[in-house]
Amino acid sequence: MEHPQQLQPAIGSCRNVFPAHDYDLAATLTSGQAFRWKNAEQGWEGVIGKRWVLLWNTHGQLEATVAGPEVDWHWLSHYLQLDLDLPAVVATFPEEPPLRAALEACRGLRLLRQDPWECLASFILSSSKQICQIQQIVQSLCERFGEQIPTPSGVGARFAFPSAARLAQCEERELRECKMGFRATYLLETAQVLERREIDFAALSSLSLEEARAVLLELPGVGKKIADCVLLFAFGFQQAFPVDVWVRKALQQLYFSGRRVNPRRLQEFTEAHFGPHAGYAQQYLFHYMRVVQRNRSLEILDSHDQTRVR
DNA sequence: AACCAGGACACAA
DNA sequence: TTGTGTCATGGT
Repeated sequence: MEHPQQLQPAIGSCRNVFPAHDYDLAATLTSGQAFRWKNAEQGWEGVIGKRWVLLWNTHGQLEATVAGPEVDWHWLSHYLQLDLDLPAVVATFPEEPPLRAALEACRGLRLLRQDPWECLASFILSSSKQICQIQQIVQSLCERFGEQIPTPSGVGARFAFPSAARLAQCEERELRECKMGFRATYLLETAQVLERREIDFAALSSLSLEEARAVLLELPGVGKKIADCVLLFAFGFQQAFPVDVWVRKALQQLYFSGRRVNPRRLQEFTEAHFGPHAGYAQQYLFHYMRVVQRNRSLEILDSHDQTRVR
């Protein structure tokens, strides 16, 4: 068992507390927006930029431990978007049962503000992959090509997400060894485009949503869905509304009585219906669908157990 | 053992 | 414009 002393921050590490109401770390970190968080014994362990981070919830607060000394914690409150007024966001949502059900089921789910390159690269790897597989690919990519970062004693080696410059030097074969399959060419070419500075990646936030999306769509392996993920999760475009298979299912089921709807009509609907923070609504619908499905499969397992016991 | 996964793309018709 | 096959790999 754990010795009580091991629950204290290790030597050289640093800890801080943040007030945070309605902030559900588990929902936020498992909702398919970031892929580097693991549920450890003491909390959620991950990497933000070049920092190892441990996070956990404690009654209305949020606590963090990092590896080295830290005075300015702005990078963390920015990543977690601690200053966001969630009730104000929710207040802009339409008052209708399906969305309210999703909000109720996912109370405290938040959007993160991630590093643009890591977010872009991760979602290029996400296409037609399950979330747990994306996590594995990203981890493998970081371990092979990422810079090692400081960790507290006893934690083991951790690595930053590899830079575009580093990945641009890779052979396609090396990337495929991370099990990313056909996505390797997309990732490699996109890394090379950014490395050659053929698009102004950093300036996207000063553009309109449509302009910024058009720039991202130039990148190989980036279509509308992945572009919207990056715009929402990294650049903070609150109206970006990524539609993947889950969200499409949710929309069709909840708003179109189960009929299949083409992407253009779907986009027209979401733009008109969900308001200025549509992307937030999208994340609630996405997570809601997955939670419901998870519960269903648990019920099935449970019923099997009971029949076996009898 | 089929079927599907936070898709994009080239190519038909 | 809308539909279909392909890409690679692993989970359910």
